[in-house]
Amino acid sequence: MSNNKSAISPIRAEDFPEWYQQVIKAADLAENSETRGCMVIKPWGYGIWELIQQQLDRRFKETGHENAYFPLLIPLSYLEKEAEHAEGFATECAVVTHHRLEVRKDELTGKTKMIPTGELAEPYVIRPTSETIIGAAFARWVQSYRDLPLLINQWANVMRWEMRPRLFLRTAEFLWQEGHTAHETKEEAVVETRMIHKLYEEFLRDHLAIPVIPGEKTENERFPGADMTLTVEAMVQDRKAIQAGTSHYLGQNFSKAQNICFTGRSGVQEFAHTTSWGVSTRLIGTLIMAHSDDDGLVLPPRVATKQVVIIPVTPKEDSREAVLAACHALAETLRTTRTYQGDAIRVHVDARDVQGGQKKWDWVKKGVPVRIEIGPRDIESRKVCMQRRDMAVSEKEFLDKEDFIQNVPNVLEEIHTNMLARALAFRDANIVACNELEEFHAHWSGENPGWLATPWAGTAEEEDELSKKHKIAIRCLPIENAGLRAELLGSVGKVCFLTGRESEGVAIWGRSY
RNA sequence: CGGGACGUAGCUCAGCCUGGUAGAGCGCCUGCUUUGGGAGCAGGAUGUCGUCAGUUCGAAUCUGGCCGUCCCGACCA
Repeated sequence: MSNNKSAISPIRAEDFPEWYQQVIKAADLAENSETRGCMVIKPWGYGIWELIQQQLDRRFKETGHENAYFPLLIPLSYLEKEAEHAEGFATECAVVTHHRLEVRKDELTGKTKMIPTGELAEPYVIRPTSETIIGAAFARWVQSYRDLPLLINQWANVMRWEMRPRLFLRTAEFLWQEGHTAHETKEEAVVETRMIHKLYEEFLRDHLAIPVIPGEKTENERFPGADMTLTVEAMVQDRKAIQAGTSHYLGQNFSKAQNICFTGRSGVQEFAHTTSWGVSTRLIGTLIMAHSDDDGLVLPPRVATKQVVIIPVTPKEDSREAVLAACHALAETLRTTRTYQGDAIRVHVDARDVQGGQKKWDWVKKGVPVRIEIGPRDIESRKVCMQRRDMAVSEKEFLDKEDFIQNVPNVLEEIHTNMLARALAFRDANIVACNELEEFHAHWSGENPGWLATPWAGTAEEEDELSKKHKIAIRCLPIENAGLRAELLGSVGKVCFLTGRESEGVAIWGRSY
C-alpha cells in the first residue's frame, strides 16, 4: 500500500517541538526516565555519542590534551570561592546532605521505608561543572612555570537542576567533556581558548555537517566567572539558535580564588591563566534539529553507527538463502576493503524476520545514510538497489555491484557534503542585515523569525532591554572569517541601529533554545 | 518556581460528570494467505487504572497531598 504520508507526525511545519520529540521516539534514540528531567539514552542514541566522543577525543589528544577524572561531588565550600561563578549556578544545584539510609518497616503495612540519616557536616554539590574541583587539583599540581601548561580534559556527567528539560537539549543530567587548562601567560591561554573554539567549529562542520557561526559572547551572555566566552552558534530548522559549544578564557579569576600559583621565570609568584571548554550531548539534539526531516532522523555519515544497511529482498523461499548469503558477502567486502574517514565502513545486514517495507521505514526513521536492497534478480544481474537518506524515500538507483563497492566512500562523503550545503543554505537564507531600529522591532513579531545581523555599539543594559523585550539575545559577535556571506556583512552598516554611535562590530541576534 | 492541561495494556487514547474492581485501535504472540515491501484474515496474551492517604459496604471514577509529563512564563554557564 503506498501513501504519501510522512513517517513522522506532526510534521515540522505543523508543530516543531512535538515533531522533535517524535523523531527521537521513532529513531529510538532516548526516552524520559522516571528520574525527573533525566533521560535514558538508548543504544541508537548512545552510539552517536560514542562516535562523537571517539572523534573529538582523537582531536583533543592530537592537540596535546590528556584525559583525567575528577569527583562527581564537590564540597560546597569550593563553589563559594568564586562569587560570580557560585551565583551563576546557585539556582540549579542538586545537593547531597546525607550519607546513609535507615531501613524502617511499617508494622501495619509491612512496607519498607528508607529514611536518610547521617547528615553531613559539609554538604556536597553534584557537579554542575568542574572548574572548582579541578582548580583545587591544579593548585596542588602547579608549583613552577615548568609545570605549565596543564592541559586536561575529562569525559563526565554533570547535573543542573533545569526547570524545563528537553531531551538532549536541556536535561538535568547530561554527558559532556570539559577541558580545563592552566597557562603561564594570558597570551598562551587565549591561544588555547581560540584553538579549541576553532576545533569545535571544524568538528561541527566536518563531522556533524552543521555550519556554525564562531563568535564571542557579550558580557551579558558570558560564562559566570569568565573574562571571555567564545561560542559556536548553530541554526536549526525552526530558525532558533543553539549554542553548540563554548570555550572560555577565565583570566586569573579562578586561579586567584583557588590559589593556582607558581614561581615564574623571574622568581616571582604568579597566578596562572586558566581556560575551560566543553561540548555535550546537546550536540545530538542540535544535529537532530538541524538535519532531520518529516520522515525522521537524518544522520551525518561520520556519526552514523550504521552507515550502510543491507536489506535482503526474499520474495521466494527457495532463493532466500542465496540472497542472505549475497548480502552478508557484500557486507563483509565493504567492511574489509573500504574505509571512510580512516575507519572501516560500518555495515549491517538486516536479517530480521519482518516485512521488507517495515525494515525500510525503520532505517529511514533511524536516519541511516545508505540503504541497499538485494533480491534474487539483483544477484543475477550483479546489481544493487541503493537508496540515500539525503534524497526522497522513494528514490532508488540501480548500480553495478562492483561500482557501488568502489564508490561507497564517495557516496558517504557526498551525503555529508549535501547535508552541510543544505544546512548552510538554510542558515544563510535566514540571516538578514538590519540597520534600522523600527525594522529591528518589527522583525521579531513573526512566527519563526530568523536571525538579524546588525551594527552594534550598545551597552550591556541596552542589550538586556532589547533581549527581554523580544525574547532574543545577541547570539554572538562573529569573529573574523566566521563564514558569513560577504554580501550579508557588506550590508551591515557602520552605525549602531540603536544608539547611533559608531559600530564596534557586527552582532548576530536570534531566539534560542 | 508561577499559570494551564494531563497521567488507564508496549504506544495513542475512550471510560470518570451520574462510584458496583476495565475497553478500543495500533503493536505483540500463533496459524494460514501474501511477498521488490510499512499486507490480509482468524485466534490469543498483556493493566495492583502514576503514587500515598481520605470518604464509602464498595473508588479508574469523589476529595486532598506527593511524584512525573507536556504547553506558556521566569531561569538557562
